[in-house]
Amino acid sequence: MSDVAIISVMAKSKIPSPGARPTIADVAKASGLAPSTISKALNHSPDKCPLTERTRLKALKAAQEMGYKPAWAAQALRRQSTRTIGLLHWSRVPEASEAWHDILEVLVDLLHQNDYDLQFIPNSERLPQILQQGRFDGIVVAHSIEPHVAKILADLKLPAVMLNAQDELLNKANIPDVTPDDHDAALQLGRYLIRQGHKHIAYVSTHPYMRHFSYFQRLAGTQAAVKEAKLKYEVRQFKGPVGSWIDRILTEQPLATALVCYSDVDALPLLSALWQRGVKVPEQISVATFNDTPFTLNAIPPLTTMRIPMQQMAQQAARLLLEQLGHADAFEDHQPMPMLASELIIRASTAPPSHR
Amino acid sequence: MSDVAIISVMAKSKIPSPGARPTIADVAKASGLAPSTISKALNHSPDKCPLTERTRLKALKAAQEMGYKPAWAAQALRRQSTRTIGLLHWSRVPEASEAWHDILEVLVDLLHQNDYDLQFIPNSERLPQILQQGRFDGIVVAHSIEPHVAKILADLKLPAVMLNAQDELLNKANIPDVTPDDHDAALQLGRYLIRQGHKHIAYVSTHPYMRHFSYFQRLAGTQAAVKEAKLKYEVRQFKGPVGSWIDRILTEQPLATALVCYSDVDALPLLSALWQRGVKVPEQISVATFNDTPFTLNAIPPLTTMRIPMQQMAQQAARLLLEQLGHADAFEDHQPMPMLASELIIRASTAPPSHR
DNA sequence: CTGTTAGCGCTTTCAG
DNA sequence: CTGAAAGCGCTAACAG
Repeated sequence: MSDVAIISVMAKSKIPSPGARPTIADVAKASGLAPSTISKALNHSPDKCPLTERTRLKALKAAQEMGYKPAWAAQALRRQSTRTIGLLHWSRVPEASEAWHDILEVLVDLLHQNDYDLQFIPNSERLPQILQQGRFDGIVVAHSIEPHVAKILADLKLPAVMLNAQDELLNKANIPDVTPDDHDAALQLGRYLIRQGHKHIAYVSTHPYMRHFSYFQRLAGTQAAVKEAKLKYEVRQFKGPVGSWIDRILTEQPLATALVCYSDVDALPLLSALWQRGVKVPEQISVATFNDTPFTLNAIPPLTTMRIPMQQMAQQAARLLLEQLGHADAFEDHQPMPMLASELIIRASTAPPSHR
Repeated sequence: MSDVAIISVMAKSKIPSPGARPTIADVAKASGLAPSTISKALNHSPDKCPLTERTRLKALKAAQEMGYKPAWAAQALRRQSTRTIGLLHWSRVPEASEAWHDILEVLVDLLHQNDYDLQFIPNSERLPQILQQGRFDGIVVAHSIEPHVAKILADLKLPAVMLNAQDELLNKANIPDVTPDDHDAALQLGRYLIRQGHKHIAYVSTHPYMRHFSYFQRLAGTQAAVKEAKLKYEVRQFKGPVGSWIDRILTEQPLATALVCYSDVDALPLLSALWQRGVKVPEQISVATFNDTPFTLNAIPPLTTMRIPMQQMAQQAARLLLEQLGHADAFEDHQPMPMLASELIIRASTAPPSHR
């Protein structure tokens, strides 16, 4: 009997091989405590830990000394929760602009405060699989989502939020979205251009297949400004590679005197094409766009643009997600903030039209 | 006895709650097979599966029908491997340029071919923790790494590779790096400018704390070109916000006739500052940079630049990582390819200096 | 207050 | 060729 016991103990006490990470059992053994005690010390805040301060510190010290870090897969399996939020973005790589930096800064911080990590999930054929494996406790959909991915996400019934994205199917599945008032932003921009005396505004994008809701809302807002001013013309749309329409814009009567460009990165090839043709901005044609990023600031000439309250949107998104994850209290003290309006930033790319 | 057995069976046969994902046990029960059989069917390629074709298909069909997807945490725990590669990048958000798109495309594809997924790990205070939890089978360090993170990574003894990054500590830990020949690229660029007749070249960056090895190698390469041509001057360096040095560059004698700018995104504020001051590029001063991205193509004027073979570097990095992960065979047929040289792309931003 | 025990969902021996 | 059983590392319920 005692022999058996000894053998059993021996068998269990495998010395952790030098390279391998120590397990909670190793820490327990080293400290003379039980694994569950170590676990408690590690997982409860000092104030509501069901351990003696002495034991708690002893456990913590042992863990610290051995460089113990909980194995993530084991925790996830046991807790049935990965404490990780996945960030879905349209392409393999997050797009250059779209004020990514501002958004991420806020998102990561707020999630960390509630003990969640964030990871980017590059778009790929394997995205469906990845989503269905239970790797994420929640999802942030950034900017847009493909229909077949939306379908999967809807079926998953995972906490999720759309940030600057919209999708009917996901809305039906009670996944909230946070979107800027693009219509209003474009309306403001249109009003400003009309105040400047522009009689003909065109709406352009260098992206061939843009189906983002912002694209349409910014178009509609521009049209609304024209209508409001009782100007009698249709806002013409030009999209696709800039070379495919730029010459038409510069010759088709009545000549457009101002171009509203769908987005900041889109505007760079536009400015380049105008420059190549010797068309002066803003003397011969005004150009304005959306997103107040370094790209608009450093453009030649610096671009008049609408600043979208991206950080605030990110904050709101984090809140909506955390609420679904059961951290409603995380925001208890804050009032549900009204969405900030977009702000017009006037730079050198717009001016009253020349009267020729 | 038989009562006990029945109760035990009853207790185990919990019907999977409608929302919850089915487990392998559910699939087993539904198909009348054992969990291990389902597992085998799912995890072995058709040819070397130790099951009857009939059983295999039966298992697969049942899994398919119930929409079964293996729980990722359970697989990871059991296999002691997450089949996930983490991508470390310097800032929270991958930087705008640096040819990210090209790199990621290649990296994701090659990893997928070997059954690995890739996830971005945003930089944050929690990065050390995240790395130490065993969430990743391997790490790709992109562009640069902070010393304290390097220390952790080195201690981890995790398969890893540095892509366009260098770190002494990690090199000591036998972590390979893939870097372009920036010195040669800058040398080529410098030679071209000198051939154009430029007698005074300055090296500039709008980034205040740039410590990337490329920064120094491109500087050194530029200096080497000057030296090689037996021109008797030091290449002056200007760095930090463009406003802090641009006026000096335009007045300090001898006047620089060409600027080599550290990187594509850096060049945009530079061009803007020159434009603001009415300095014509290339008539009054030439500007050249590195990375053949849309930013250099759409700049005003379009920028002469060195194309860095990023895709090839990514391929090499994937290979070095997969080899460490024990997939040496994945590349068996390919020869170890020599690194492609950088390529000079001449655009409108450079011209022979005016003789004033 | 601490330790023992069970089991999260899966894969991999090992028996049959 | 298939099934039963063990156990990856952890935490939560329960006993002592």
